[in-house]
Amino acid sequence: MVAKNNSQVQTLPMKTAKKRLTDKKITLVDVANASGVSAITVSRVINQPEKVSESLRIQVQKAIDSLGYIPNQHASSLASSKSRVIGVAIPSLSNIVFTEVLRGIYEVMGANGYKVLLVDTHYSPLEEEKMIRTLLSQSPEGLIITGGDQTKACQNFLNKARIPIVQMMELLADPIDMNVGFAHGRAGYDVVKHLIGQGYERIGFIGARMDPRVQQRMQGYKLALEQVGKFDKNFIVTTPEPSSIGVGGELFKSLMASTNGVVDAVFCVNDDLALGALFEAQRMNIRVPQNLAICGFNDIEAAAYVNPSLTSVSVGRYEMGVKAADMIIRVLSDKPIESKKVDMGYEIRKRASTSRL
Amino acid sequence: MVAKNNSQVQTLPMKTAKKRLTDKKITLVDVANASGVSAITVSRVINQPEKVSESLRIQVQKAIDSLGYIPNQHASSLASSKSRVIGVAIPSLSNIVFTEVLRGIYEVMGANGYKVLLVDTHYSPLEEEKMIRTLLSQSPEGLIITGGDQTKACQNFLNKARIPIVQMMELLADPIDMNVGFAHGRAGYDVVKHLIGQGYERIGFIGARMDPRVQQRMQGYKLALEQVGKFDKNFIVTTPEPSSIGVGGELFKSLMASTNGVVDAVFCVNDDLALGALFEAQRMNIRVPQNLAICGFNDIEAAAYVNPSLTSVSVGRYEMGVKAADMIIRVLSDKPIESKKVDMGYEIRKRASTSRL
DNA sequence: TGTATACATGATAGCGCAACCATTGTGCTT
DNA sequence: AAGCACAATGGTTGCGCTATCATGTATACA
Repeated sequence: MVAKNNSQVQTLPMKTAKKRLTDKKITLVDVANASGVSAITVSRVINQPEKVSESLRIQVQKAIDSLGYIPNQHASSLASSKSRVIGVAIPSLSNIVFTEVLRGIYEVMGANGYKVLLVDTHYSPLEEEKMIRTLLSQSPEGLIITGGDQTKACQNFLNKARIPIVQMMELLADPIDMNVGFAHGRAGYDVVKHLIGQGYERIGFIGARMDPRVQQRMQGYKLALEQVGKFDKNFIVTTPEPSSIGVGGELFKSLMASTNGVVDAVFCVNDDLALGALFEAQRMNIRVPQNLAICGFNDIEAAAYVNPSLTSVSVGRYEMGVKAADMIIRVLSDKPIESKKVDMGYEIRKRASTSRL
Repeated sequence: MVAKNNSQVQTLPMKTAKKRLTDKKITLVDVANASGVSAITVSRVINQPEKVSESLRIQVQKAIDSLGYIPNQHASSLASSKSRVIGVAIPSLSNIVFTEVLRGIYEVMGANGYKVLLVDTHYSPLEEEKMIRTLLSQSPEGLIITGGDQTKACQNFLNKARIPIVQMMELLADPIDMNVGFAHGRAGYDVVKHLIGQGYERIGFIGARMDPRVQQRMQGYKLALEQVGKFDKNFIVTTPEPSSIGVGGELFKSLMASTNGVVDAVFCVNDDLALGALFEAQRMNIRVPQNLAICGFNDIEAAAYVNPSLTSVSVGRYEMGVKAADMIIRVLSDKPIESKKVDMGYEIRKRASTSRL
């Protein structure tokens, strides 16, 4: 048997025998040996270069480059309990809303030297719980998650985690830690007010997937109509399946069919549905906005360019991501944050599709 | 001074004093103590439960649950040199093309117990190099990256990495390891052939961002037109800025202006540009497809629903992500793969916007 | 009855790195 | 000339986990 205190040769047996050669991973110690310094100095060159004299620094850096040394983050994280990882949980990768928020998060996190570990919860609190477990096992230094409908168990983890957490997308009554979002209910309410203001009277609602935020928009819609005595539950058409342009068209057709076409305006909970409704209306030769108003939500780029242009609710998605990330970063670097709760607001972009006046 | 061989109390001084209590992280050893077994047995319960008797397993699991134990992946990875992480590098988060590929990757990786560490290279090989360094420092077990224009240094890393690597999106002459994609050049060529077949004669080209894949499509366009003696470089309008519907409209206007409107067909390198061109054409009262054909690329959902429906090139993005992930998984689990190079193909969806016949 | 064979569990030794503290050397003050 | 502060470097230890090997125990077979 080979003596086990020999750190160079060590375990040549079996496994290594098959495929070694240049195989052996380069470690801090290899770099230290190559450059004639101690391991800790190499570590400093990488993490706190200002603490090392220039001559040594250059010397070590040369060794790093020539050996192609890449630090092992797992060892580093274990030793320092700093992972430089931020966990992010979103309900869907295929929804442009979240990918734009993500862009904001990546921008800020990247600039601050943090990696992002992203998980997709598929709109399921149970899956979210599992995913957040996964995130936590990576000892993230912060967490950005979506909405407030976590499971009990999940909330427990999160409270124990003792790291900054941002719940984003919607405004929460009782956030776990920090919160960035906007008032979906009020936005829905305002949309309907706008439609009423334009003289539309029988306002339908089209919704898909029906996640908590979409539900809130629907409540706003309902409230606004009830206030003027014009709520009719038959004007609501929803489906649990994901949103898409195709689904928007289908729901629109079914709304028109079930109401015998008396509806003169439609509030779609997102722009995909709205575009679907609009394209379908065009095919049905319904004139928008003369005979039918269509309003979307999110204000994706197409809304401004389609003919007629589509009224929608603009929300700063990228900015929300930036804000969420920024709050985490500030907490991690002991900088003050103005508030634990941030309302990003929204703005109704009034365009041709709802302008009858 | 406190004796240092006491692992329970150990360092009460300073730091801990401020905020401990429930603070102390739960480790494998805590679970082991709580359930009266050794640490390694707890490890087995988590990683190879079939190796532990049922009674012990239940007993340990109970302790895990009641303590809310979450394993430390860094320690695990360090000890086992298995990270269960796959690195993914894409050029842009805001491009639907990549987010759909991502969806496929996440689906497969999630199902196989792998986490995905995602980085955004912003279409820059230099940034890509930096990002891939970051990925490698996490000791990923596999890597999925975009295209083939890595820097020399980056290729060096990758070759040294000794992990399965898939380069995706385009077909490469000399891939680093594995490759999944389709022939962009041929797709561009086929699009032009289709337009010619429909009787269009002066075919323009609109491109944005001009990444390598877009360039290949343009080469295909050029080749097809040269073959019939109808190539005119003045029919090409491009911009380095990112694609968008707005940019599509602008480029279309400028194409029409610079050619005095003689162009009777436009090949747009993606559907955003094509939609922009289409909406702009509508505003200019140009009849599509009678007086102008418009063809896009990628076949996003809107293409099929817009009026007139938009001809586009359909590529299995989700499927490409699935394929790439699957190849990695297969290699990691020593299953055979049919081939290191996979051509996903594409299909021209001929729709109203190019159908004059 | 003894020995081979599996199976279940435990003890020990690192994985690669950074925290912590110790040591050395340099220049400065008085 | 002695003392001190501080900057630059190194030695040791342990982060939390798993690979490896060792040990114990039950079952099988001759």
